[in-house]
Amino acid sequence: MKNQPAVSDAEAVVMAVLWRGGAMASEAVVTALATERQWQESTIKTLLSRLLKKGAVRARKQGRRYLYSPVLTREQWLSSESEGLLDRLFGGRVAPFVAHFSKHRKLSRRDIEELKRLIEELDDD
Amino acid sequence: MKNQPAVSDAEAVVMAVLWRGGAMASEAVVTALATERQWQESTIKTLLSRLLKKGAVRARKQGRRYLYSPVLTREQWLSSESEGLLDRLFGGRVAPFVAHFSKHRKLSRRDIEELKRLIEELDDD
DNA sequence: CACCACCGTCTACATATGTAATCGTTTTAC
DNA sequence: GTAAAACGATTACATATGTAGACGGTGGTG
Repeated sequence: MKNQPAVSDAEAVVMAVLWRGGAMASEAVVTALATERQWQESTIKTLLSRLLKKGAVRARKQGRRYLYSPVLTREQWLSSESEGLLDRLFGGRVAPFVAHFSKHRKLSRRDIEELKRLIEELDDD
Repeated sequence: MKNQPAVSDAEAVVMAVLWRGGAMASEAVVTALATERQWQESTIKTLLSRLLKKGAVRARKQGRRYLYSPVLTREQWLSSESEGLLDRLFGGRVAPFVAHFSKHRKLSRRDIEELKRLIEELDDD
């Protein structure tokens, strides 16, 4: 069994809809994406099929159609993508990643505040 | 002009050699990668060509051959990859990314120490 | 019951990528 | 000087991806 189903960018857009809305028919996905993407129905159907084949979503027959629901969770996806990047670029560690942003002054005031709070909480353990 | 040359995974391996070694002939790249990859010379030549076409490296003729050197810097690459991920997954912000790791207890003791130090330094500004 | 709308499936096609063999030209070694 | 070696350039080919049209079956409507 493949560890993580390797969801592509376009596929992730579809996953996002399912993560938000839970089980739904392809038509509902199409509707949900109508505004933010210029995709044809056909495109979305293809993406759903590919996600199904990859095992990232599941399809339960409901009458004449299918209800698609996510198998891969958003958290799992966030983890595999994030860890993948850290492994490839920063030796798998978080601190060097943050240090990179710090060095280039890409940390907003808000980021810094939130990071400070995070660290404090962790210290309390 | 394309903003960032979109370097692929395999291409990034070649870039890494150039970032370490500076300008070098393709043969030197092949030698450098001999241990860590099972790539044929031909493969490495192809990757160098593609990097050249993308503008990520430059080739200066030195006698009968070329010396390849990086145009895209490692820092630029780290930035575009990292920011790309943050944009796609975490609303472009660093703190939520770190929070994700924190939530899943993926921050090592060492990460936490380094993050703490980073934040302290930033506070001194 | 005939026909159309709807739905999933199949096919399509361009580009990117991973991986490599082959070609053509220029050197170099004998 | 002729053959072999070395190089970059060209061609190859499978898979993944983005994007979509065509096809086929089935259930609803008149």
